[in-house]
Amino acid sequence: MTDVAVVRLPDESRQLEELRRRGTPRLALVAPHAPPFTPVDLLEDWVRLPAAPADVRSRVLALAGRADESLERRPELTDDRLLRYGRWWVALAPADTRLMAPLVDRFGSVVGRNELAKAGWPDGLPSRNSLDVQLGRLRRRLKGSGLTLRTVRSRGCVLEQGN
Amino acid sequence: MTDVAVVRLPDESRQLEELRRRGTPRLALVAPHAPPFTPVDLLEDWVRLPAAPADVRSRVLALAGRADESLERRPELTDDRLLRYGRWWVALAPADTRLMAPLVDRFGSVVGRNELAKAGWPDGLPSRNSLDVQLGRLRRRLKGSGLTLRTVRSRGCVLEQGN
DNA sequence: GCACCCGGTTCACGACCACGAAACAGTGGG
DNA sequence: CCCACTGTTTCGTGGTCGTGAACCGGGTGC
Repeated sequence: MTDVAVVRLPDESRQLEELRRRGTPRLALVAPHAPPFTPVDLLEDWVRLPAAPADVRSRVLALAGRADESLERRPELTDDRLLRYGRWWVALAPADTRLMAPLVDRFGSVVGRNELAKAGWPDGLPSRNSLDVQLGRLRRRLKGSGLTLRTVRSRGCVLEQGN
Repeated sequence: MTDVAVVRLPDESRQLEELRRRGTPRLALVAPHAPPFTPVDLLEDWVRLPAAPADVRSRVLALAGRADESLERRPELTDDRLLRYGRWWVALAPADTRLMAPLVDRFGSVVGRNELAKAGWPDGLPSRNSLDVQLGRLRRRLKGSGLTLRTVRSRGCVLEQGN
């Protein structure tokens, strides 16, 4: 099960920023006289101090559950060449769609370069680095989607969750 | 903005059941010695009593915000050629209405160009880009509606929420 | 340590095409 | 007559995709 970070506010607001950036689920323990807290996303919750340990535990568990749910999301490639991920989506160019197909298909595991090349250009690569260039363009499209295209040196690529 | 119901636990658990069934966003005020609460969905939150009014208000607002986000409003096309979306509306010209019909019908997913052409001009397109022109005019009408007509290159259009 | 290469990333360019906006004209109804 | 509606053209803009080249970090051989 996913870990949930616990920070005290307002003392540890720097840590909170960092956790938000990394998308870690987080619980804020808010000092007695600090102003009420406003969560920025669904992976964030808060309690007013003093709080019973059982209450804190309960909220941590709830957050962990939510995080696990959101991990189960898989991207989907529609026949309209739309790449959907949660409520986010982009329209992909034809070449990007062909490239993306095996990556979505085997979401989370490595897809070899030769396989990618085959998928993108069934008649052979038009140029030496056209695969790399196209992968770069694909990466740019995924900005802000919550998806990342990581390369595994001399192996291939992985499509996975993350920024 | 959506209303949020507030119930006291464990006294009002029957009301809570009812609210859950209806999908109303709800905040539980949990009595000092009652066991911690476990929300069943994202439209539910809780606070341990005693709680500062400001804290309760903050959670109510957060819930209301979530509810609005998850709220799926759909546009509607009346038979007197009015396009309604929430409390906003416009009168559409006949051609715009024909074009809009399939877009409203399949709100949120892609409608192909040929299908749009068929819907707008059953006897065939009068000119090469009359579809594009008409789509542009349609777009202009949607200004300020909270609806957007996004184009998916060389595929078609999506009518969706957003500006 | 050094040169070198390999795998990968990023840029810029150019050709092509889809689409968008504006402008203009004909038409028909109030 | 005026105005909304609609067809038509033209031009600009921006997406697409191949291509060449610079660049960069990590090995590897010397």
